[in-house]
Amino acid sequence: MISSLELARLCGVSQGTVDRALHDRPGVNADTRQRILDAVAAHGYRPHPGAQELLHGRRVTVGALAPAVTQVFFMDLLHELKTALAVRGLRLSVTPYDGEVEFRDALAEFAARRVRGVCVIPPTDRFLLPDELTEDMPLACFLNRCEVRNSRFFAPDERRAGRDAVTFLVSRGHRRILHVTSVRQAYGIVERAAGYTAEMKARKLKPVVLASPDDAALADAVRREEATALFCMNDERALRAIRTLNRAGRSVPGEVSVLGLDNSPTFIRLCPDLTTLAWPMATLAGQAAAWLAAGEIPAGQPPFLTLVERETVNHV
Amino acid sequence: MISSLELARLCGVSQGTVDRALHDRPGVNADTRQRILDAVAAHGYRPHPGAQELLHGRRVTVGALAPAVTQVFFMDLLHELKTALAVRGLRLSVTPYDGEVEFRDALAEFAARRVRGVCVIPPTDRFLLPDELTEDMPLACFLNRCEVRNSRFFAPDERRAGRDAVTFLVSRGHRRILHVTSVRQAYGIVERAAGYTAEMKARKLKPVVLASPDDAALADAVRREEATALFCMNDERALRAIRTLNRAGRSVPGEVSVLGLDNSPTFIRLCPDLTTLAWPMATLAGQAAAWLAAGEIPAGQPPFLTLVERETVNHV
DNA sequence: TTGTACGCGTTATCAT
DNA sequence: ATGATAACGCGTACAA
Repeated sequence: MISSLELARLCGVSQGTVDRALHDRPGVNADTRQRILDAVAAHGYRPHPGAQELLHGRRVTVGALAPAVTQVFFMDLLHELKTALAVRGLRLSVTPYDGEVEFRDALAEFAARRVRGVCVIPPTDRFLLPDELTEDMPLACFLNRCEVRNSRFFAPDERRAGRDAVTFLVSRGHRRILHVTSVRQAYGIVERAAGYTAEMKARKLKPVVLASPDDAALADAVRREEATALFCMNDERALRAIRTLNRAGRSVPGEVSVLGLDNSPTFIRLCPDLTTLAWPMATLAGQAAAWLAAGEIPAGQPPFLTLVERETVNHV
Repeated sequence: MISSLELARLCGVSQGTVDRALHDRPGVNADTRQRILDAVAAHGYRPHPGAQELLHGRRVTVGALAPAVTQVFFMDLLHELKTALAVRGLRLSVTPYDGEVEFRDALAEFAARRVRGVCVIPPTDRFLLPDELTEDMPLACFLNRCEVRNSRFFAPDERRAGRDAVTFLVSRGHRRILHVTSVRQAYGIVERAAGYTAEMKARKLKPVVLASPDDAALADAVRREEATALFCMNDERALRAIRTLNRAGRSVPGEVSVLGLDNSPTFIRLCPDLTTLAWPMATLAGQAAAWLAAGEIPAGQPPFLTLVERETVNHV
């Protein structure tokens, strides 16, 4: 890539003239301007964004950190963020990370690059960071919180999602409802389980939580508890549960109903018949983008998850 | 983030002294050095990578462009690339793109940023680009080719994969084998179908190719052709096919065997029993990293896909 | 209409 | 042992 100085020499003018031509400012001969614009086109010249940012602290890049241990959901969230930021003239640069050390390091790198802000999915909940890191770089957290100032957590009412799941399944006649979750202690995972347990108890039903069960353990539990419905902590778990049940000779939703949570587009393409609670991805991505772009703090209650009825939950 | 000049003022020394302390160069008083290093730690100072790159064209960032219409496979590939590049001291910056216009624009942005090189999954095969764009920026293509100089295509022998799939299924006693593929005209998709068709014909078997069938079309074809095995163009299609068959009351692999293609780790976590042809992701990512980092051109034949036997293909 | 000078942050070199 | 200076590419302010 050619520089503006080289471009100027090429056209036999000074850098200042090139700049005026580039930015459509007055005070440049029509011929000269045309000559410069032709050279720009021929060499595919573009100003160096790094040099621009260096010059007048205009910060247009937002960093993003997503766990390299990929989940479909993360990628859909990043896409949503990218769209929401683009509307506000900001671009997104994604770095995959692997483990807490890389997370901290990648964050420091973003700080060094003076990005506008960062969107992260922290490795664990309540992840501790030094305050000076985010002094001049707002940190938008998803799925897990960071303990550092100048950061905000963008999350729906996850606990209510757990309660809503139970309420919905009960309304379809289910009573023996299992919750399939993960041993991971992410914020949403914990809250969903708490909501499920609270609502089950409130209805005098027996809460049964299965944390990261393997195929055999899940099939066993369904049989032992005579479960008619599974509330899975996310869509991935739900799909695995469906496959486990199918392979154990149980039909879904004929014998056992399955309710997921996420409704991320990529996943649903994979599994188009899944009844699930939709995580309000667009809303939260929009809130984060508005905060990073303009400092707007979201007002009101956190958004809810909404039910998307498809074909994996039966009325019994 | 503090700058090196501010740091110098803070310590009451000049920028030169700060620089010497930072880079462990001789000619700085032990006390002064300590004072500076303490201030560095306290403020979390890091040199501005943009300024460094601007100064002495050291280019350490590799860009990546992946379609925003997310596929699990892409993300796993990016992770593999990131790992392979990190070994060689290069970092990866990912931008999701949406459509051909954004693809071209994001590529131009990378060129303007003077990145070391770019890894891309082009929107279509034989994607045409202006030569000056890649003049000083090697372009590593995956899954689809770009028509532009200074670019290389990193792919396994996809056609052979199609033939190997048939050979394997025939060795398990199958004769009526369907190929489930996509209407998309990506390089690998086309080649796999060609390999399948060629090998079926060579064995006097009837090739049947289903392009992006919906649930009903797939179930119909399996019944009409009395198929005992499905060769799916990738693991996502394979999983969808399994679910379609299950819902139509056909067991996998009891009545119908299913063979996938990819074996990307994220997907297999979702679907741990899938028999599939493993796409040599690590090999190709390593080759691309070696080319971008050191200009090494891969020698020999393109790598093969290797069979990973699990539980979705039966012996009939 | 056009050229020149300055500064963003970093680093290497030269001078003190 | 330390300070001053120049350069990378860009854009603005000011001088010619």
